[in-house]
Amino acid sequence: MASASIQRLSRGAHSLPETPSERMLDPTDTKSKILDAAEELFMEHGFEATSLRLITTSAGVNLAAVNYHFGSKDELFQAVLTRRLDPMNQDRMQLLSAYETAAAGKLLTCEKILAAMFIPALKLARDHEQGGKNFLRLLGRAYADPAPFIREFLSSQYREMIARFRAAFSRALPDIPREELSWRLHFVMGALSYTLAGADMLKIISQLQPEEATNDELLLKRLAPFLAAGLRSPAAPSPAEDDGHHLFHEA
Amino acid sequence: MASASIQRLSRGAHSLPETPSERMLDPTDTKSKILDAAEELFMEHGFEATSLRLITTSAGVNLAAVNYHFGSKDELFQAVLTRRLDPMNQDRMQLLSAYETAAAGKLLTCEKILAAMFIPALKLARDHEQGGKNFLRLLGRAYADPAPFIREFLSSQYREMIARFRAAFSRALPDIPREELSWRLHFVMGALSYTLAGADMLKIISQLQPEEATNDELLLKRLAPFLAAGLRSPAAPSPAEDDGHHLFHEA
DNA sequence: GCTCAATTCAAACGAACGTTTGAATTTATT
DNA sequence: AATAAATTCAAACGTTCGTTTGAATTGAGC
Repeated sequence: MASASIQRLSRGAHSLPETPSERMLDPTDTKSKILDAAEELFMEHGFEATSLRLITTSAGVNLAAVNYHFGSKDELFQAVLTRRLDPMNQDRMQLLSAYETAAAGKLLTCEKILAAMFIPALKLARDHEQGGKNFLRLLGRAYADPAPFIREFLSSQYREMIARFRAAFSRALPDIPREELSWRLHFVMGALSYTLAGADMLKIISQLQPEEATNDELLLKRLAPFLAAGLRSPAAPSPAEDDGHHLFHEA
Repeated sequence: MASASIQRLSRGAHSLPETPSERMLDPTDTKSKILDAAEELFMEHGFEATSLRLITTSAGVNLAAVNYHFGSKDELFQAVLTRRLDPMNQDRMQLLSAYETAAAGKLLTCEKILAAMFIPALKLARDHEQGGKNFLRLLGRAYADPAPFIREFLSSQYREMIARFRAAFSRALPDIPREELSWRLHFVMGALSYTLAGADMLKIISQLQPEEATNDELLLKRLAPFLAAGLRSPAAPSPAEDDGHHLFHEA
């Protein structure tokens, strides 16, 4: 373990900090070919079930290239996630700030704040003809993955964005207690990620035509009002003054 | 492959149909010990990352017992799911029927229908001191798993229950078009499964005290009103008469 | 054209995987 | 007690895994 880590530092280019303009956007270099193939295959089979041999064969590169450029399979997975997730969350925060300054002091509506969360996700699904939707499915799957390195990575990636949006919702919904709002934000994230990730389950439930079931824009346009109504609903009584049987009394 | 399948039929007890009262409830036999250990370990590490050696060692049985009693790792996973999922969905449908007959022809509220979905899940989380909550996390993880045999299994397990509840919501919300209701039912399932499965993400988002973040009953009592408000919200305009930019115009 | 670092390559490493086998053992039936 | 079926067991099967190695190849900078 330790010796492997020492060895790793003495070889390979995966830990060198790159300037943003260096070679990030060349889709023909080895690193990008690996990332593209890994994104598709991780999405299709999951992290554990996708072997480096499958990835490197699909990418047309040598097996050892993954460990050379990324260090390990774990670090490759993080690189796949961060390549799109980091810009998406940056976009979300910038869009929220733009809405706030455009409102000129007035309060934002829930729909507007939700739009700031959804539009960058939509852009991701639309822009990259092949990779975008794959990535959202991969992301939804990563949410439910118990591997510690995945959980810690997602936590660090989301912390700042979540804090910004919680503050925005808190201003938009001053009558909802802090704690209740935390729950509802969790529900929003759950419905969004599940919706973006689980196209298969959707077919089971809705029996919609395939071309409709895979239209992400239409999907989010129905999800946003649904969630906004939930966010605006009157706050439940606090746990202290609740006898615990208002809703869930047994039949 | 083919020979392995033939061999499997000639050996082992995993394919024999058992009468319900035979030995299903003996927690000390090999089959139950394997199921209990597998449930906990699949929940903790996921399907692919959990080895049969870890399961059998944890259960205190021989490695070959899994293939003898269940046939394969895949079939063991399905047995782990069906052991609790099938009774839970049966409970949901029975509870919904009980509410409907108790209503004596009157329409059920959304909250009542949601309660029929949530209470059996809550019972699962409460009754089995160690296994219940583990199982719900495992289930949430299975929702996002791309493995075909898992998707087909879940689809068959849920089809009947989903159809019953869609019909119930359709009666409770006569003004919501069929298609819109299918979307909303999908959102409900998403928020519920994500919420029950993703306690870790919840901690990231809400910064709640741990004892509150893991209180499933309190959680669902906040989720139900949130979802009911979304379900009752006015239906969005149909896609045909929507220019596609009411909500998602770029800033 | 030489040098040296960066990268690619074929090959192999040890470990862990799901599964199978045939004998040993337990359990049930006569 | 004898027989047959069901179950458990240690051991091994062949395969695949992530990773490492050291040599071959490439490509700038001098």
